[in-house]
Amino acid sequence: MPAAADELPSTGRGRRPPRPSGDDRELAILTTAERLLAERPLGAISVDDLARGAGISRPTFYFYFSSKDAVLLSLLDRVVEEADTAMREAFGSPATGARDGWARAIGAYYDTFRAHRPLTVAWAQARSTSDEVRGLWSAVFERWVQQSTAAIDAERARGAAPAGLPARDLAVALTSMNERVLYATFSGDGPAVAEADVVEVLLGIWLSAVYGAAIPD
Amino acid sequence: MPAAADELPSTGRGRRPPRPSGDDRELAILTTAERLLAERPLGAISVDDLARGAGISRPTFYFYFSSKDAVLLSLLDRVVEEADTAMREAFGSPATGARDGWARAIGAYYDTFRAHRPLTVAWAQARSTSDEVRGLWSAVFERWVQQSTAAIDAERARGAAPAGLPARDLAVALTSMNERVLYATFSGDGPAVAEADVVEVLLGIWLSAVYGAAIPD
DNA sequence: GCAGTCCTCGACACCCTGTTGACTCGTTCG
DNA sequence: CGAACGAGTCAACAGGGTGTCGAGGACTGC
Repeated sequence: MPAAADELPSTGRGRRPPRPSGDDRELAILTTAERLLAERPLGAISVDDLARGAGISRPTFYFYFSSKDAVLLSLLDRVVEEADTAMREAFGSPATGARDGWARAIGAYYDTFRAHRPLTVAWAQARSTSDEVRGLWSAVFERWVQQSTAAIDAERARGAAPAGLPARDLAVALTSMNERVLYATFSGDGPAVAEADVVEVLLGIWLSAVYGAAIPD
Repeated sequence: MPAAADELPSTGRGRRPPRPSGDDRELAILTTAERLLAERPLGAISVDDLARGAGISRPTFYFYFSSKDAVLLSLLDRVVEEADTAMREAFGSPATGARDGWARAIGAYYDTFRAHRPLTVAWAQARSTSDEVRGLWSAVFERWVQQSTAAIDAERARGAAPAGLPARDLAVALTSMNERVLYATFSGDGPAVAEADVVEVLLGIWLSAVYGAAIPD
């Protein structure tokens, strides 16, 4: 439906751009992708679907994006930015207590990806098929692990948490858990934790893993 | 290279079966699949590759299997059986202590899937694209969760573990962690725990999550 | 030596991806 | 003003994958 754009003036009054220009099309592809992703998995969406949804032909699609994956990557860039910001805020702001600090971090992770549920699910799926998607996820994951590792080390340094398993190994395993559990909850396939309880469950496990014998608060 | 089979007598001496029969072909497809899976991901293997590897044409492949996924499923059935057996043994046999019991269970999981590393990796990937593969995994996962839930409840009943999060939620989250961490370790993409340490790390987290304040042994 | 079953594959119909080359249409600049 | 240019567009093509169909070939039992 490319007709709707006709009456929108680009700078002043009056109909002017009978042919919507570059950025519009690119945006149309992006929003089409997001819309379709909410309906069906990435593998069931063809380049043609994306092109038709954006009101252009398939070859024209390739003028804007080099592949279907490139569209996904473009969509994901925004989410990555959000996720990183949320993570930095969660780990950066002063916590009123240990439990509270971890709750904020896990909550940030949960909130960000829940806000982009279909995209998150597609992301996990495309990791199997695209090196770039996989790499992007690894980078996000790695940053999360680093923050967590640092936080665990800090707790140990101030005597709040006992020494035990290497902090990084703990962080990798627990972050993996977050990822997998949240994915199962969001995608709905297979056994999962109820969405209402998932943050509490994850938090409980993080706390017992990090603080071992002495769970504060 | 279908020529090599000619000199193999089927029951007695002398060359007899110039045309290898049904079961041979089916097996050849299966072993070809396993061999190729060790080299490249499932998505990079075509039905034609499988057929050629087994010395037959593509249409003939379809005489034996209805699709590439069906081959994978067939391969996975064996692994599922092994995994279930190992799991039942691990949970069924009397443990000398709490730590020991959980160590055995996690070790069984690890050993089984490590023994079929390429298949395990392919399994996780195919979950995104095939309902049947996904269902098969869900079933395995569910059985593991049920065993774990029962074991946690038993520990709580005998007073060894404190009440806390619902046992099933704990089991789902911790099993998810096992799955994800082991996958990362086996597939080698993204940050992972070193293979030598992975069981110890997972075990440590299970123990602190299940036993909370009082970690036995 | 005929019928039936198992097995095999050439040829086909489709669907999807990514590329090519010609074409349109505003804009810019001599 | 008109030639040249660049952004945008798409029909047509090339190539590779999947799954099916129908015409056989080869043993098996009768």
